[in-house]
Amino acid sequence: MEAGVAEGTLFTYFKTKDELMVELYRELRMEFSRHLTDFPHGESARSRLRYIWDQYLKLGAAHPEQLKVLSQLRSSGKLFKENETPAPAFAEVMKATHDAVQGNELEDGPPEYLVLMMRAQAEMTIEYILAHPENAEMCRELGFKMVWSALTGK
Amino acid sequence: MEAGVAEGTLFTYFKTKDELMVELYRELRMEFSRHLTDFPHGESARSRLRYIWDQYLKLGAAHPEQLKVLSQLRSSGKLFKENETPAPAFAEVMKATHDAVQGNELEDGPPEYLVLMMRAQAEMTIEYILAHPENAEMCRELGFKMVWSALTGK
Amino acid sequence: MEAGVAEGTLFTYFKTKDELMVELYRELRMEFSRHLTDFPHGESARSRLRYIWDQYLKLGAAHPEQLKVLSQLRSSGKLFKENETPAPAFAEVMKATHDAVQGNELEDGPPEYLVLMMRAQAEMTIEYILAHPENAEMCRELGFKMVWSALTGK
Amino acid sequence: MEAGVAEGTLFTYFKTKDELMVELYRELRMEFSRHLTDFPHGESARSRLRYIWDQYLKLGAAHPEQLKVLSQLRSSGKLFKENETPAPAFAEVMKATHDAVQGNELEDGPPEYLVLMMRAQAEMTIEYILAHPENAEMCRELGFKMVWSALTGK
DNA sequence: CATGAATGAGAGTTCATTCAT
DNA sequence: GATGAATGAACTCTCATTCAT
Repeated sequence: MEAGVAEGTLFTYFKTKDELMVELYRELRMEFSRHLTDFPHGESARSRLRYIWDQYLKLGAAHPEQLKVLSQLRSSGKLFKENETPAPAFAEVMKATHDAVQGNELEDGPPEYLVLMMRAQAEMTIEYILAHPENAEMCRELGFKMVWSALTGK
Repeated sequence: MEAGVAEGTLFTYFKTKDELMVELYRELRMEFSRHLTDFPHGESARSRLRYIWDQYLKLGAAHPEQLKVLSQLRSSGKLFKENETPAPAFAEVMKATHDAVQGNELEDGPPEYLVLMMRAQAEMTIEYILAHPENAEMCRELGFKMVWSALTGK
Repeated sequence: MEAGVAEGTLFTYFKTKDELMVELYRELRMEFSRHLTDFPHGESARSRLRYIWDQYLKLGAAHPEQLKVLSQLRSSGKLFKENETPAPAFAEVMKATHDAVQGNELEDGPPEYLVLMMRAQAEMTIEYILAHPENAEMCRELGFKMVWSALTGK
Repeated sequence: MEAGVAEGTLFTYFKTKDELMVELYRELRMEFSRHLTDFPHGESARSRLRYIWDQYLKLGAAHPEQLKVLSQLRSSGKLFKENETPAPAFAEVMKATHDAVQGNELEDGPPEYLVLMMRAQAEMTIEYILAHPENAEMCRELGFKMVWSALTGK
């Protein structure tokens, strides 16, 4: 694995590689939550989602490796307890998307589905930006517009 | 391995497992294109996208394993020549999304970005449906509405 | 492990190292049974036990390594199914000891206990002989006398 | 590790784990000798052997773990200096078996062989009793009878 | 050309041992 | 001394790849 610690050292802290990965996963989510310090709690749903969108993209662009780890972990079926401690960020996205869809037909859909939509969009955008840095600014904008339209139909 | 062929036989046709996977990837895309037989060429952008959306979801739900292979392949950096032979389907999505965004600000964005958006949305939806089959119908609908709104702002 | 086969080869045949060991154990027991070709079925209990004693000692002296494997396996708690296919030899020892104790107080004791006694004696003797080859002949004799006396009280 | 001391502390006292084990071995033997406080020095060989037999079985049944350590140590070839300081108990067994075989053919055999016989018998019996506690009393009796017969031919 | 037993590099894990505190 | 976190050699096991048949 990565350098820094000796082979055996990992197993002083984690009984298993999987356990380590799960812990890493938690760590990364916490890390993200820590980036929401200026979260505009009182503002409009749009502002709040936009804030999260920007932070997510910023963080993702800064640590693409870790993002990859996250998504690989998710699709490896080793994350049973993901729900365990819903990251603070998750709750905020939940709330903001919920507010955003008030009054339209998405209101009746599964709330998590909306959250997943936003995450899928964000991760795709990050990937795209990493591959085409020249379009970064534009995609950040257009991407969010798409998310917002998707939620509100406007 | 999976079926039919003996272990060593694969290496008669593919120098490497990776090479096999890339080929499989191509195969799967072709397979998808083959599902577009009734593609409504003359109809509206919405109809055409909807058709693709439905086919993609149907196929994805039918072969979740293969879909997983696809997305793992994509995120493993082993797909250099992906573009090499753009799948027919890809061209259709390209055209349809292009038509859909006519006249709004997305018109100026990178066309593939829009295609990726749709794919991300579709795959996320398939995954969600696999996990929550009871919401299948609803998500197929809402999902497409979100895609359409995302593209058109309506 | 020992040379001869490549690391991975073992696992083509045995799912687990433990499984390999168990199989080895069975093999060794079979091997022993194969050495009982001239077993004097019709003769006295003494003759039969003596035959087994001699064969056991001969085999043990010839393959001390394997004997060590056997006893280590036994004391490692990895031999659940030992009983599964009682080695032919075992049955013979059982029968012969049973005959030997006819009419004395050991008759009422657990039959396997007697078998274990003989085995313990034999293995100890083999070990001793390996360490003191000069006493081999003498210990083979005295050892069996002790076993026989132990069983019959004579 | 087991109790009390911290991992690294052991290596303050023992250069090596093996060294520690050897020391433990000595310790256990001493421990056994300490259990011979009421040893019936003046009595018959039979009484003396019986006393040792009973103490050995009692101790073994009480500390099966340690007994296992002992026998594993023995069969691991790490006990070079075993003889170094013959445990007091050893001397007593030696003397008693020697007395027991006076006048019969075992008299001419290697004395340690007789001691080993008794130990093998005792350890086998302990193991058997641990596996079949319901036969404990019976085996203690029969076992000793076998030992005594083995030595004396009566 | 197909086959599958054999291979060995590499990943995961254990544990005796070291060493800075 | 005593401590226990860190170490790395050694072990178990996996899997892509080779090659004699």
